[in-house]
Amino acid sequence: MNYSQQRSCILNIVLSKPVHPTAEQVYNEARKKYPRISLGTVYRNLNQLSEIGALKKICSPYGSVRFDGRTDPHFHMECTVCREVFDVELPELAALEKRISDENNFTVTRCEIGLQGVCEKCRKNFSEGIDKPDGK
Amino acid sequence: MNYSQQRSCILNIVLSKPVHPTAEQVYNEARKKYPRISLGTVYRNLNQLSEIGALKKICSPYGSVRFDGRTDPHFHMECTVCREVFDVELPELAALEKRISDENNFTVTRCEIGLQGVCEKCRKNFSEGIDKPDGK
DNA sequence: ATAGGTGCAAAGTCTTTGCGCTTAA
DNA sequence: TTAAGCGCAAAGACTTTGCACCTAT
Repeated sequence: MNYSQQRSCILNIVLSKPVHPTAEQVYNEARKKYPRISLGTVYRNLNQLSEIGALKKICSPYGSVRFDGRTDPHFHMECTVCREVFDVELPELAALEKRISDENNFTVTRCEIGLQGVCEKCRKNFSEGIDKPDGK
Repeated sequence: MNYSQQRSCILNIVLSKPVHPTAEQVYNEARKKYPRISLGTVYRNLNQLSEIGALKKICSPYGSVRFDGRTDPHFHMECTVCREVFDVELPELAALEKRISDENNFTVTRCEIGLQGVCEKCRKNFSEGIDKPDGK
């Protein structure tokens, strides 16, 4: 894989932000620097970068596809109000995975845990009667 | 929601099979009984039925969308060779969910765990040098 | 020089939706 | 009778891909 300005930009966007962006969000961010970049290029690079493991493609169990610069084991919580995605640490996962593997005679190669709910901020906003920050 | 022959047929297909079918598979199965049924009807009904909780829509963490007649808490393992989806029991999930909620100040409303790997049968086929059963 | 990357636009896949007809209650 | 559901076909959302031009090595 050769270097390219666009690919480098795309990777840096995903690595720098803690926001687990969608392809569209990466595209919008990348356009600030490369106004003529195409959505096709963004998808092509996100896929290539996830194939080599430079980033992770995460499919929320509730549908949406996002990209994550953190490649070490961890999981995600999606707030159904503001749609933000938060990281969750789950150190006992390795043991859990092993137990599942053993009990089911299944060789686990990948594991994703997806939680959905309401984040602290949004819950507080509701309880205090403030409009939710994001209309989506 | 009114009764309809097609909806009843669709629900029964999902309830009866342990295969976690895709919308397309439900459609093909339903056509055996209702040759003129449309894919739109299948999607409409699968969505409605999952909204009322008669079945569950499961989005694999690796992309594909499937439907599940089991609505009690359990999880899924997807074999990357034969693409079959197996159920996994995880009784300690409630405790895990609570811990995650508490530690992150996050009110968990849904939780999905998706595992990917190789099932016993496929692994055996490989180790014995037999062609894999499904070319997909 | 040339393999690999880009932008663009077209095409693909999966899913939803508008509409006129049909069916359940 | 009439609200709900169906089949059909068109449209939408998201993603991939073919191609002619450009860029890194």
